Amino acid sequence: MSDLRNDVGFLLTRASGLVVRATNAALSDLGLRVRQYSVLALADDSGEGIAQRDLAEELGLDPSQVVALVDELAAAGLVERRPSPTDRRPRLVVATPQGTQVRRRAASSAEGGVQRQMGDLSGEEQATLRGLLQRVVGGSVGRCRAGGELTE
Amino acid sequence: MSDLRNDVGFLLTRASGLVVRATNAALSDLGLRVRQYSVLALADDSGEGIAQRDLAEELGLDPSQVVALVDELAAAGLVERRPSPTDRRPRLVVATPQGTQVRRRAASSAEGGVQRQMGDLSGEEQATLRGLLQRVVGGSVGRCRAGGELTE
DNA sequence: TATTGTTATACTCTATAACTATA
DNA sequence: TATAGTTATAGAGTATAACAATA
Repeated sequence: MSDLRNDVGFLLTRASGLVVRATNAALSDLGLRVRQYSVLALADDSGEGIAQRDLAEELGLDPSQVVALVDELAAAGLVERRPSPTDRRPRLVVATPQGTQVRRRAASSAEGGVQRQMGDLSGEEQATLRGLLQRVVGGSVGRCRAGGELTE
Repeated sequence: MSDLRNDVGFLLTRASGLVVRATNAALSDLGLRVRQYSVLALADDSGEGIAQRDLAEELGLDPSQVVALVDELAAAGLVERRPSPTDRRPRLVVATPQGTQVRRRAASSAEGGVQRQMGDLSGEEQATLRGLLQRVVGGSVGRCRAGGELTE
């Protein structure tokens, strides 16, 4: 009698699906999907650039998945890959000026999409949800090493 | 500066991914993935059987996706499709005795998988999370019509 | 006409393995 | 030997459209 509506795992999957769908719809005007947006946001926030490996760890993706995402963003002129000054292996992903601009608009659109799903929850409740989810995610969210420095 | 670790949408996706992965791993011994398990659970809970269309609505899937899931469960002998006594269009999905048995073991395994990700949260906190997620999912979770009767 | 199940198709996401160049 | 990036591939999940049988 373990009703699915009381199953935290099921509810997480369902809520996540709805929010991703709403966010993708909100971002479609800008030609972005939510995964690309998250890469753009991290690149934009890391002044000097962020290594793809660190992007992968931060986003919980395999490095091989990041390649395609960065390729697409680069093709759209929103990010570029720069060599690291200290190590020739990594390629630091950094937002272009256009990328920074698009990111700003995308952040606002995405926020709108999320709120369309969160509508019922007060700000305080959303903060509670955020805190609980952060603990579920817990240690699984990697520390962000951008350009070789700890930015945590 | 909208750090992803404070983004509810991102956290939902991340948490959901981790829980699904843990649950799939916990269910692999039984040859089930989490989506199949959820179909089996709904079929098992609906004594007289549940129409595939209602499964789809309950799970937030397209009816066409349900076909393959039921096919797999039926091939494994865990569910079977029965005609509805009152309408020849729908096919009511019902758990076989073996399906009921497997479902019981799967429920316990899945619970263990989820708890491995939820470990940090107390029972009360999990209940809070559950309640908040139910409101995010909100009206999007369809009412379950099994065998033509409202079972909500 | 509308509904149920089904097939087909395409795209996205996830998961691995192997290769290269650099360290 | 280890790390960063890349390529390739296969499987799972998501999204539509169209069709047959039935209501």
